[in-house]
Formats: sequence, structure tokens, C-alpha cells
Amino acid sequence: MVNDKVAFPRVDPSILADDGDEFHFCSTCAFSQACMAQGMDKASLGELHMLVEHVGPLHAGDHVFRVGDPFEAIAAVRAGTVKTYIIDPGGREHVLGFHFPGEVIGLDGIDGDTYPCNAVALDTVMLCRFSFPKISVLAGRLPGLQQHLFRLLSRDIGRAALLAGDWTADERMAAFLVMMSRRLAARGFSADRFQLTMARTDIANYLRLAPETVSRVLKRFQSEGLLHVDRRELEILDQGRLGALAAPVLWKQ
Amino acid sequence: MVNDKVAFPRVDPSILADDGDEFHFCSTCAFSQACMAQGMDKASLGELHMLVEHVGPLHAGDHVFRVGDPFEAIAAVRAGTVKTYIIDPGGREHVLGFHFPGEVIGLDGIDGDTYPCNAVALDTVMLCRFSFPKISVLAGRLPGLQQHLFRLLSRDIGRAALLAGDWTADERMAAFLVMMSRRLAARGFSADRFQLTMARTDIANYLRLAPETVSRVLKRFQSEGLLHVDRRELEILDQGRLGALAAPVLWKQ
DNA sequence: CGAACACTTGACAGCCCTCAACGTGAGTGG
DNA sequence: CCACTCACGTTGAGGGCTGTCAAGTGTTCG
Repeated sequence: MVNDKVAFPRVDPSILADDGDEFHFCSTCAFSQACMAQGMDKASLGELHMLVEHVGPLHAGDHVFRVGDPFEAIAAVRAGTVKTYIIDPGGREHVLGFHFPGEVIGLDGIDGDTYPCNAVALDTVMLCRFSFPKISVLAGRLPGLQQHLFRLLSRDIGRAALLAGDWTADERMAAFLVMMSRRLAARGFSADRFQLTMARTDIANYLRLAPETVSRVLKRFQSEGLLHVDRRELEILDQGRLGALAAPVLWKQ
Repeated sequence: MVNDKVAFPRVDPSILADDGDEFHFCSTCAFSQACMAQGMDKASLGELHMLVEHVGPLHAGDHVFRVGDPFEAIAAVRAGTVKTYIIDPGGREHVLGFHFPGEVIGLDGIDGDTYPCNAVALDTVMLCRFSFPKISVLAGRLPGLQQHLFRLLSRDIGRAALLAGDWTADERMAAFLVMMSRRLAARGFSADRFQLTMARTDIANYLRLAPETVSRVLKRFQSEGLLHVDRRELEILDQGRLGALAAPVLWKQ
């Protein structure tokens, strides 16, 4: 059974992470990166910083928020992997996404007053939490921040395209691995060697495939020399061919 | 061959529609409805109104904007149907959505400085055009408007879910018809009788099915008494059963 | 009237899901 | 240290849905 602890509504401010402090954003933060790049001045960054709360560590199975929890904040993942998912009336789980360091969760709550999905830690997770009412007010005064929020939202609309097409199992799997590699590389992790922090069942659920199909495709990819996989340890051996397989799916990005 | 006229960048302000004027929003406008409902005051509405340009009429095949056009504005559909689509490197068309009166197009351009898709009129179309730089500045001063823009964006994230699942052809088709019925009904049109303003090929492309499958499913639905279809004229005879078929797809909405 | 296009109908095959059984590793308790 | 358990993952057989290919029908428009 999964851990029932819900971490988001009950922040423990005494537990702070080590690479961000009162005056420095963590180096991987989705907000500071984007804001800096867009020329937000130091004062603005400072104001943004006032809103942040460090949350964690959460452990595998801990929930960040659940369906129906009041929508109060969005959060950037600092470390670990967060899975967002919903349970349909038939009891089947639908995985909406995986969120790696530097990425933002909770955006889809903006349309309502409660979260529309569950978010659970897959391993040890650290978060930066931003109160949405406060960041919203601040966005009214800082055009750069408003623009950034618009962009984060708009970007998520496009990301869904990976799942929207009627791709084959091979194309879906290749695209999933390439995207994961790119997203991790963008935050300074290795593009060729990383952990599949989620279960095969989760990958299958995300890609709308059967778990058996995920197994078979991974095995065939390995036999074809595209990659080496041992349990959840993955090494991509041929980014070129894997990218070529994924190309029809990812041509927009 | 489709008409190559591109209407959006070259507005003809002399052509105005008849149910909205200098001082009144058209009754179906997505903005005025939402803003009123959220308690925006008359003065704010007036400011918003200053930004609007009426565009049209466009005719079937006219483009509202194309991939790569500079992103300058979003628009609300006042009359007719707009199809958004992209062409992949293989030359295949992917239909992203159909947009009926009262709905907004162009939102996915916010993430960049050009439109990421094409938008074409499927029949006679009237639009209300909002300059994005201007509405963006205004949003900084009017929290209600900013909130509304956030919600419009966030809502589109959810809408993609219709296509994301691994539904059967029957479920997809039923969900498509139910959604179309609901959206038209929300703007005052009949929920039971309406025109399929798009070609079978477009529906197939949108639902990621083969055109032949769309044909077969519609025929079977008719033989089962769910609906009556003659060319592009559609009548839903059994909303209950159609809704039941669509339920697995639409349970969130 | 002819051509182009949209749509329909039929035959067939392939991909992937389902069902079932088995293998494997981590954690637990004796 | 070992046996046990359980979840996770793998492997195999079979079938159904839907895409592809092909041909035919109907409609619109020049």
C-alpha cells in the first residue's frame, strides 16, 4: 500500500534543502532560470524569492497533493521524480506525467479551486512551493513573471501532443526515452545513463500501452543495440537511431 | 485547392458584424461572458472592448493565420467553425481542434512569437480579434482578466485529454459528438440537431482514426438508433445512450 | 456532361491487448 | 543465513479492433 502522508498542505518549514537558502535560488529552479534569462532584475527576483517555501524530503509513496485538495500553490521539483495521475471511475489509473528536477507541478489546478489530479513522489523528492495567490498578485506587477507563467501554461498544452497521436508502441517508447533524456540533460544530468524511476506499469499507463508491450519493446530495443537496460538502470547506446524512431512523434519539439 | 487568403494579419475594419457594435459585445463572446460572470465592472469591460477588432466574414478555405505568422493576437469565434491543424514533415495533416462560436483561438501562440499551427475557416466565419500585447498589459491592471486568461489556458490543457486516452473508435466518436453538442448548446444552438461543418476526413484526422472507420461507426450508430445522419446534417436521437458510450472518455468534464 | 472530390462499402492483414504462467529480486522474519 | 512472500517484470499464445488497400457510389462545380 502506498504511504498516505500528504505533504503539500502541511509544510514543515524546518526541513530545508541544502543548495538553496534565504538568498539564493537552487541552481536548477525553473523560475529563477527563466526569469533571469528574461532579464528580470535582482529586486524582482528577490520578491519572487520571498514567496518560496522549501518542502521535503518526501519519500517514495508520499503524496504532494491529491484530487480535491484546495488549490493553493504550484511547486518546482528540486530533486527526485513526481508522478501525477488520476483514478477513473472504473478504478483504472491514468498517469498524466512525470516531473523531474526543475519542472513545475500543479499548473493544471489554476482552472479550479482544487487540484484535478494526484501527485506522488516516486523516490526521494525535494520541492520549492509557491503560493499561487501571492505569485498571482506579484505577476500583476511584474510583466516578466506574468509572461513566464503564461509560457509555462502554454508549454504544457503542447507537451500533451506526445500522447495525442496514433503512434506505434516503438515510436511512443522511443519518444518517451528521448524526452526523458533531454529533460534530464537540460538540468545537468547525464543524457545517456539514467534511472527509470518509475515502474514499467507507470510507463505503460503513461504511454497508453500494456505493461507487457513496454517489456517487449525495451527487450527488442536492447537486442537491436539501441540501449542497455538492467532493471531500472538505463543506458542509451545509440541516441541517433533512437532519435530517428522518435522523430515522427517529436518533430515539433 | 484551398483559398490562400490570410485574413488575420490584414484586418479589414470596414467589415463589421451585426450583433456587436462600438458599445456592445456580441452576446456569445467568450470574454464578456466570463468577465461579467466574474464580476468585472463596466469600466473594465469598456477597456477590454477598446481592444477588440471585428474581422470577417471569412469564407470556407480562408486562413485566419498560418504556421510562422507573427503572434500578435488571439481571437474569439463569433460565427462559423474554425479548424486548427498542422502539417507534419511527411505531409500528413493533423487536426488539432475545431472552434465554435464563443471559443478562443490562438492561445497556443503565447509560448512563442509566431503561431504554431494553421487556422482555417470551414464555413462563413466572423471573429473578434484581441491584440495580445494590449490585452496582456491590461491583464496586469485587471486581476479578473488575468485570472480569465489563466483559466482559458489551463482549460485547454485538459481538453487534450479527449485524444490522449486509448479509447475505441466508438468511444472517440461518441465523445466527439457529445462534446460538439454540449459546446453548441452552451452558446444557444440546438443540442440535438446540428451540422457537421467539417469533412469526415477532418473528423478522422482529429480523432486519429481512418476516414473509413468514421464512416462505419456513424453508420452503425444510425442503425442502432443513436442518431440520424444525412451527409453533414446530424440529429442525435438518443443522447442518453450516446452519452453512456462517451462516458469513459468524458468522465472528467 | 465530365471531372474532381467526398463518402461509402468490402476484404484482409497486422499490431497490440488480453489472458495466463513463470521468473526474479527485495524485504521480512525466523 | 535461509525460507517465504509479494510485487514487479518477463515470456508465450491467441484473438479482436482498426488501418490499409481497392473499388464503387454520389454530389458539386465548372
